[in-house]
Amino acid sequence: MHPKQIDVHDTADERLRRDGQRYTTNRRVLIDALSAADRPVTVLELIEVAPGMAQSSAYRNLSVLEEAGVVRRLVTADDTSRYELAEDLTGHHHHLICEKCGSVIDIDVPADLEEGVMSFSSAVAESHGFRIEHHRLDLIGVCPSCSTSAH
Amino acid sequence: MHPKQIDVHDTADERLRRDGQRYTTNRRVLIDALSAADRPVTVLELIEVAPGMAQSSAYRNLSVLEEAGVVRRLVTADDTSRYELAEDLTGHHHHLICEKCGSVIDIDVPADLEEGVMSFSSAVAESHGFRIEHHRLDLIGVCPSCSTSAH
DNA sequence: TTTACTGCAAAGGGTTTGCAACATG
DNA sequence: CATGTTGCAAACCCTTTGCAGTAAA
Repeated sequence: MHPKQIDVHDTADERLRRDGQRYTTNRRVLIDALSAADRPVTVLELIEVAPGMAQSSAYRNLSVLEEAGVVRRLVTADDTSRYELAEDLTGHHHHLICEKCGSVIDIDVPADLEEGVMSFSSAVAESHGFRIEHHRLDLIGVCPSCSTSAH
Repeated sequence: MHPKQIDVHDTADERLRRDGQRYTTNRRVLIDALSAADRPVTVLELIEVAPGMAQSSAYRNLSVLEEAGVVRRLVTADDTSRYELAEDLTGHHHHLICEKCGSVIDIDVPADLEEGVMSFSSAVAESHGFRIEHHRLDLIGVCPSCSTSAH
């Protein structure tokens, strides 16, 4: 499907080196965990999957990985950071967010809608003098679990 | 343009009463400040405009106002809450966000693009069992000010 | 006169940082 | 061996909460 099969670890290694950083065991573990998830995950979830890694290391490494363009950070309703692999590693997608519990599900958007967003994006970039890096089209509501449970 | 001109204060009062709350001076000051702004503002900014109001009161009142559906809270890149009036008081709009400094600008979206999002939203609601409350279509990039300044 | 609201100060909780020890190129 | 990385603990900062006093219905 892709023009070239991208290896996530090779890419991470390469991008970190470009920044004068090393692809350490801790960082590899984080990337593995993020690769295994099909949704953005919290730092707490990452630490649970990576026993022995200090919280500070997790935060620091995720920050370095974000700087290198390997992962992306996002914040939902519950004020905790969630991380996912950068879009050029996973493919462009969008999010379905529960405004009660902050959980996130990845969703895909029809191509024609995507195109509409892109052309709108270009227009706004020009009119506002922004350099637009990306967009997000999130659907926000209440997940089945939260709408069942009493308040 | 609107079928009926809506007064923000009347609406706030009404919605608070519905929740057994009062429309106090502090809350009126917050609503005035939010009405005057053409973008989501931080709690700190609100307090600066409302001298004498305790931070705790600002947070508590904004929370009550959000609960009553008068204001909406959003979180951008810098992990601080920003508030804006509820959409039925200001009209539906979207955001242009600077990923460096977290600042936000309100933007409008073409009607046809908006329609595309709505129909997509309905489809996802059905397929995922979500009750979808709203959506956000944010453009994210670097504002003119941040792309000029060093680093 | 009951219930909501307020300010103050303290606590909470996710995130960041100083530092000495460690590991990697 | 020079530089990046780690874990621990303390610090940080935005936000929330306990409480005693105040104001509104």
